[in-house]
Amino acid sequence: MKKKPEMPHCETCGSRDKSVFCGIASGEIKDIDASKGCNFYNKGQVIFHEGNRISGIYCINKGKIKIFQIGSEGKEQIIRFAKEGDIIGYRALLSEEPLSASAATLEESTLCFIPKSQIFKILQDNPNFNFKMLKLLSHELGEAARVITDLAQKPVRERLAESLLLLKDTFELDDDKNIQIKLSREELANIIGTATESVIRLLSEFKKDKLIDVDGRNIKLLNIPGLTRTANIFD
Amino acid sequence: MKKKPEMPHCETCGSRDKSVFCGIASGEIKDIDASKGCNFYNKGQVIFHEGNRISGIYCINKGKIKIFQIGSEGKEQIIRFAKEGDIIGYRALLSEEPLSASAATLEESTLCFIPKSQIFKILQDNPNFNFKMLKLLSHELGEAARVITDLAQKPVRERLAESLLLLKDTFELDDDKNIQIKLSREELANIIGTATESVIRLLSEFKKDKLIDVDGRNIKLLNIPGLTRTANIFD
DNA sequence: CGCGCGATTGATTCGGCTCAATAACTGTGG
DNA sequence: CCACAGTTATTGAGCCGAATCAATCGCGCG
Repeated sequence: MKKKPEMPHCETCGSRDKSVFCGIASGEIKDIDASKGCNFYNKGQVIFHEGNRISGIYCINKGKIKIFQIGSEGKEQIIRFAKEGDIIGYRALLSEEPLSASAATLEESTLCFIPKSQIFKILQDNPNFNFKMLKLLSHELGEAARVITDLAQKPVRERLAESLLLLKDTFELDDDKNIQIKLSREELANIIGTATESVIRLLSEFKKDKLIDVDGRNIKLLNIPGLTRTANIFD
Repeated sequence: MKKKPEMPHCETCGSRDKSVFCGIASGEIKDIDASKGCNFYNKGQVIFHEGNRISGIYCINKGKIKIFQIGSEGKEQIIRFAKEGDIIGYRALLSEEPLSASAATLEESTLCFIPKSQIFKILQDNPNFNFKMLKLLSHELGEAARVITDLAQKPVRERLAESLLLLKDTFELDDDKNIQIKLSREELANIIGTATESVIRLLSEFKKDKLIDVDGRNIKLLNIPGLTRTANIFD
């Protein structure tokens, strides 16, 4: 399943300046380059598996990823998304715990793997990178708290509207206002913790209300203020 | 509301060796001691407020704390708990974002406040402390992910059983198997995202099933394996 | 003793899930 | 290029978990 693409180089990686590696000196970048591996993944491939140990982090050179857990009834719960320039697997690496979630590609993707030893070396030598990681983790923790409150308190309708806005912020809209990610109805349901049928019904209501337009897996955001109101967001 | 207690000293703080400060050299401990402040809080007092900025972290010398958000309908959502030896406020401090949650005491508590400058100094000088923070944050993030999946997928009955077990793990049982924390029915509801009436009904069912015993706010865990089963936990 | 908050119980309602049937779509091989 | 098989999406019906609403109770405290 894995093909060997042109090995991307960190030095020329287009997403480096948007990533946690943006402040790293060129010498260290060369070290990373020398120690890393790189792989191509087809759509839907699993990158790592909840419960396993991990021996490094993955840096997304290209592509889109979902991070998810499997609940006690075997149902997928999407925890977060990652895209070009993002890293995944760092939580388990840093806590030295088993992976709390799995990761799979949502489209064809190229990922670099940076081994643990290299990451820890940079953490030690580079206060700037270290601090970036602290910032990243604490930011994520804040996001998680907001998700918790929403899941606990908001009805499905509001959560779906909010998710669409979240997807917009993560993957952006194209010139035609389409969210730049194609998810199945089931995946949408697995973000907000509901049944696929509920997502389908609500999407068609949103469409009727002219908040969005739907064409297959393509979702166009027609009325963002309206969606924000529907999501019951006021800050 | 705030009284001035005996100022506790980090050097003799009983919970230091259980905390993130356990590996810190005695010279640095003296620095913390010199820069910190300390306050007594009555039960129910708010320590900090969601949305505000924070200029340091609080270290719990004594007492029990809830960290919570207010949802869009004004309802409290308890995100996590903290107790002796734990620190709070570090998420917002490290991410340099506004506080994502508020904190309030669940009983009389004594908290030390360590200013930002001191924390950042230790972070820079002490790789060990730095690494402890990375570990703490990434551990928390893993916990948060599990909470998200549970909230999204488990029915209220399972969530309540799971919460009781979580409270046991956090605050431990006394010799009589009572959970060492007294929460109102409403607070229990605000952990699991349900209505107080549902908590009440389920607690009395659990009691009928001999899983627990209830006496006012005192909850005794009679059958932990049974509760685990009720919570649908198998790992 | 009475006020007021928290706890309890019952009745009712409703959001959202499940189940079932059908339709649309995707990729595959002939 | 079309037929077929296997997904994925849609729609409808019915049910159920849990929320809401409404009393009542209990008790701690001034």
